[in-house]
Amino acid sequence: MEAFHLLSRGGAKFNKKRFSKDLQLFHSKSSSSSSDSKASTEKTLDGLKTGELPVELDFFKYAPASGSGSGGAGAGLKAKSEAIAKEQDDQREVADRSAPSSPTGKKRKRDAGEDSAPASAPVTLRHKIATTGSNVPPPIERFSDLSDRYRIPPLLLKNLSEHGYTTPTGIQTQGIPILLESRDLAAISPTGTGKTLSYLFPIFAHLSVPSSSRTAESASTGAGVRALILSPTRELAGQIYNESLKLAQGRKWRIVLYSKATGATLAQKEVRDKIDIIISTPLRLVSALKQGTIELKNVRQMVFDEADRLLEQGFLPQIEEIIGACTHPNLRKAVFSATLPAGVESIAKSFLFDPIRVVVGLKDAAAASIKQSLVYVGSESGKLSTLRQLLASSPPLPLLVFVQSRERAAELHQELLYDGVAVDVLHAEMTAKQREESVSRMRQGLTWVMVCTEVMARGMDFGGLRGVLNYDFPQSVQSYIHRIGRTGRAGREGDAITYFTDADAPYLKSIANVVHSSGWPVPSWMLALPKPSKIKRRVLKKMPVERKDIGVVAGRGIGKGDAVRRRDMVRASKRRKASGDVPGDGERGKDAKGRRSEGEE
DNA sequence: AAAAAAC
Repeated sequence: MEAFHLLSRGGAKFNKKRFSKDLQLFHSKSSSSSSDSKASTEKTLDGLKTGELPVELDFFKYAPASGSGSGGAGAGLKAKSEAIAKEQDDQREVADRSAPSSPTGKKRKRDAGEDSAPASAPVTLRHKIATTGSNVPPPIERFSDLSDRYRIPPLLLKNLSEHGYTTPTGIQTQGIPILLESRDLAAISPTGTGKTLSYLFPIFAHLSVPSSSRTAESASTGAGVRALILSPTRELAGQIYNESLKLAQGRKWRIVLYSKATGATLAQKEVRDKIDIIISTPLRLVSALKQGTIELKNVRQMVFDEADRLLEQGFLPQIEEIIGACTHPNLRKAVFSATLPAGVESIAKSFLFDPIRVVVGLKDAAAASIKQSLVYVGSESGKLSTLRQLLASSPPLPLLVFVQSRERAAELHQELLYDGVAVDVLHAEMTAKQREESVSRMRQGLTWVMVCTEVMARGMDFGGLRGVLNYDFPQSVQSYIHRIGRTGRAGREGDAITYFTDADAPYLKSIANVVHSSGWPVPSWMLALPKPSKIKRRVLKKMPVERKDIGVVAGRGIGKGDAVRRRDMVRASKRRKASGDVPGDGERGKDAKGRRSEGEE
């Protein structure tokens, strides 16, 4: 109720300049790299290798489906960390999931997800699939149905089952046939429901014979790249690449994860012409086009992952340039995302030909398996202490913490480092190498808390991730849905906590609506808030994560001691891992049903 | 509506 009064006044005012000195102390001092971490990312950099799966690929994925991070009260973070691994092993019954912040004890709705209809119901009903468009091919029931209807290389189905893909998800049942029939597609399916596989499988099925081993009989496919996948971030591109390697096992398809390094490797046309698939971020590809080091004339399949992001202002000109370079008459395009605002969808429709639109579940909805809660923290200064309390009690670990800017990510990372948390950071100001290592440490289970910016909000799949914290309030409903969608993937449970302050009032209502419509309790006054109008949003960018004037630990630089401490922390974390107490341990390789999860968007 | 990300 106190919150309501504060909120109805329209939020507190902040003096940004006041904190600029503190900010300078923090600025660009964050070094996330650790000499101890062995990032085995070289493989993914060399796109020309048809190589093996990175060792770490499946380490962190597929944690148990049941249970939460809540347990013994008052336990410190380290004790907690150790307890959690054990918990995950024998946890079958769902523990008390009411977090300290949970507004009420109301039971969650479980009918918003897939598979709520009886098993005998048609697939479209079971998965809540709605399609529009002409001549929509019927969905499949099982992956094996595909070979009855289409010519599928048997190797592909073998690779599917060998990587644990047993039953197609909703988007896969409908999306795969559509793409196999070479139709354009706009696919909207919640986070963690296997969108990546939905487009990768048809790409490989169409490729059939690798460019490098083409015979006269199959030479009609022409020379050069035949499939192109675009992603808004490097990390997601890398993840898609890793997923594609799963399907590519046993055949010499050449898949290129486009980077500066690969650009140089591809100087000769003969090398380039043997590429089958390119996975890239837009700008990287555009610069290659400008340098004339890549041709896209032979591309017949094009996928826009996180399409609504790719079609935002900043990316759009690059996207247009890339589409312009794909001149093959049989070019088919597909856009995929968990969210597709109407305005962006109409842009997509403008370059799709007679598209089929598939919506799984409700459009712009959060995944049903994520527990969502909104936590009032008063003002900016309340965030850090609330987070410290969370970390000291029963945090959902591993945890991804979203902040609004790179500066704030670096600061919060430092703060938590001082607290002795196995924390890491990822934002776009870091070098490519630092970013790779940060992701790698996360996948290896060396990191319990990753502080990050929006760069990690979409597509990333840390299968074992138990929680997402919106330390800074998300700037849009789409951002919220994608951020919290980093957890609760493939039907597993996840915890999403969102801090809000008085200053977040203008957009609280729209996020509260998402929480509410997902079946989670929300105070009625939140839903009754006025629509976001012209109330000015606070600029968080330069706001230090903690105000100096309220004491505790304010801005400090990094000293030698801190570096040592960091190394020790990683070592300790490794020891825990070695003794089997850390996520990333092989024991977590499967979920409660012993089944593996599907790929991702 | 706005920062972040894309090189």
